[in-house]
Amino acid sequence: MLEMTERKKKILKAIINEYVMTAEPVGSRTLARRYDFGVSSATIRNETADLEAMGYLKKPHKSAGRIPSDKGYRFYVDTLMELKEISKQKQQAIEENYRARAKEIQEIIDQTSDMLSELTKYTSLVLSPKTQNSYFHKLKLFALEECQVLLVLITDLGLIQNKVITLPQRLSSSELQEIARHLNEKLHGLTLSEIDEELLSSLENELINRLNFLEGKLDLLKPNYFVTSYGTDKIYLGGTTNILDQPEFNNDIHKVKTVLNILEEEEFLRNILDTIPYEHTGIKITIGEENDFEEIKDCSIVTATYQLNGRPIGKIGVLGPTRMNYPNVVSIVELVTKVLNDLLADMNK
Amino acid sequence: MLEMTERKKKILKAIINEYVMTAEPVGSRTLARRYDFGVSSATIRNETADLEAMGYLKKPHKSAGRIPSDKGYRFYVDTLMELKEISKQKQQAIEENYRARAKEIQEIIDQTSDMLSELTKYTSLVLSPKTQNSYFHKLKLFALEECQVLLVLITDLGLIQNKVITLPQRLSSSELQEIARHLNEKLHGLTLSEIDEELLSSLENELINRLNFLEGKLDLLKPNYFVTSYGTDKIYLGGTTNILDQPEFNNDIHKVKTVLNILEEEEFLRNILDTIPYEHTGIKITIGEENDFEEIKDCSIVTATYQLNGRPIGKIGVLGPTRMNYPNVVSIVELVTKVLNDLLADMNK
DNA sequence: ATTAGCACTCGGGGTTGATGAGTGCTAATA
DNA sequence: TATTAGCACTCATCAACCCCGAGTGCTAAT
Repeated sequence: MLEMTERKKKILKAIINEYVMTAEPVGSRTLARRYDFGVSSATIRNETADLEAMGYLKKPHKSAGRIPSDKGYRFYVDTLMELKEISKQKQQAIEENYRARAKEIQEIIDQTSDMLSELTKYTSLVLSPKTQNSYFHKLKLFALEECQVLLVLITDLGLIQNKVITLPQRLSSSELQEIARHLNEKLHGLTLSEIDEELLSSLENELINRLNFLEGKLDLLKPNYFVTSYGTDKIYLGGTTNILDQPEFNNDIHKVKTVLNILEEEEFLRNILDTIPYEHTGIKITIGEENDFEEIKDCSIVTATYQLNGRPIGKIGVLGPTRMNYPNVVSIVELVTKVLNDLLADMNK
Repeated sequence: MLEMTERKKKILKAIINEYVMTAEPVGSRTLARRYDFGVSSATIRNETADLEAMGYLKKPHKSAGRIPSDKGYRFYVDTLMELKEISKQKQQAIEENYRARAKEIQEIIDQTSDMLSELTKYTSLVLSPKTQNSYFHKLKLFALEECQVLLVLITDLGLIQNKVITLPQRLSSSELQEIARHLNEKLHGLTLSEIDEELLSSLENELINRLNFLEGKLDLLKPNYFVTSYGTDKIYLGGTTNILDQPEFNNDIHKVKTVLNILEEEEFLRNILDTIPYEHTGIKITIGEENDFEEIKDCSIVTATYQLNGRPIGKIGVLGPTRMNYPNVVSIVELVTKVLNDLLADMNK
């Protein structure tokens, strides 16, 4: 069995470095010339032959240089990679710019996806805050017209829902206030996902006792009303055309089309992000065929979860070619997650 | 001076037909073979030479067939083209599908852009309803917290604005109602763009007289409050990747990138649509270099204005290669505009 | 006015051969 | 025993080249 020596590691790292920069298979001579390993190209040839046998490298065809395999990238990412420190100045510049432009939650998400794609030069994905995980703060009901009521729901994410609902019967202003007061009392401090069927039906019963309602007629108290009607969480995309800069797509319009079409399908993007559990904190990297979707098996994804009040509420990610500048992307995703968390916390004070 | 004979028209039309379908320069022989003009290819050669001299055709290079010039397309569109009648069934199918999926104004716009790009196979642009042109129906103010007020504005486009505003001083519920009542009385039936500085400041004065406000402290009454704070009208895009199907983009990643990047710039799209005045009703076609933007001088745009209550409130458009299937696109844009108008009118009843 | 015929043009596609980067193996070397 | 030099062999790429087909424009005949 072949062993992973220090020299092999150095060579593997160098090969990945080169390949990430040039997108060309890297041969032994170039390597010997450009890096100073203190050995000749012949030795490197022997080493790379070993690395290939071990599955860390592969050849696109006979008599070409080597390129990293998924396993090679995985090893690199897990053990070899050194994160790129982003300078304090740059960090601050980013943070300030971010804060300056993003005031409301919508803008924050927008900004995040723009920033991610701009900084990484890849495509960014941002899943907007999952309202189910936010805390119920206050519900207000206002009479508008005959049977028309404006419902306003405020959670720790801010004003997340206001819509006009139609009641089955006319209610007086004081009746409305009674309903709201009651709901507020019982629901305050829960997350929206904790407001389940059982709880709602018990609330409905209590209300029916106090006011004379027709049972089952108050849609507001139907299961999932608090959850589903907030509109499903949206996915924001940034820098989709950045993939056109990748040399692997040159002269392959078909490949470009496949990927761009995929990116237009929200359902697909959601699936990608859904493969990372919300519980997972920190960065998660998915390399090439490690992801479950045939269409992007030449891509890697770097994702992270962002939080509010200690609860994960959304995800961000960067999608690029397997041949990705991992240290750079990981540093940026980490930084952006941190800033995003701070921003959300501040907004919520 | 050369004259435009009937035969020349027939030939020009045939050339445009062919070129639209094949994207290849069309030569005299192919033409003679495929269409039955009752003359030989030599005659056609003479005619096409004339048409070229008149500026309706051009040659991509010596010894290739002819392709239509912008002027040729213009003539075709203005005089030669016969609109494609869309079958009643298909029309109905489209309309039903449309109505089924689009309930709220947002969804309608979304649907429109999807439908346009799906039906035409080109890229669609939809400018959302211009809130400035909608009618003020009703304003409501609800006290939320200390100094926090929820403002709800309803126009003929529906609920177009509800946001939390912060007042400079605490107001009682009855005072709020007084303000709302007063505004409603004075503003009802106006369009938002008619609510100008003068009107607002006179309102403010009246209110200051009745209640004891600090002058200039009520942001609500600042000029443009009703107009600018509704968020600028958004542009919706559909089928951006459809342009990748156009053979003229094959093997020209760079061209693709230019166009896709352009399409990502909302400002640019807005400019494109802004070149059509709102007053213009019916279809407007802009061919190739007729449009003012270098970046899309190989494209044509077919646009139309949609209306509510007899007022133009938004625009839709289709962007494709100059070599566009005009009859088809124009028919579709006409149909979609009509259905959209009906839909909006229905919603407003 | 129309057509047939012919010389000429040009782009696209296929072939070929040189080039260069690379590998793998073997034998010599430290 | 690990390293290196040297050599034969393999491919991909690219430019040069040629040929073919489709097309035009002109002229002379109908």
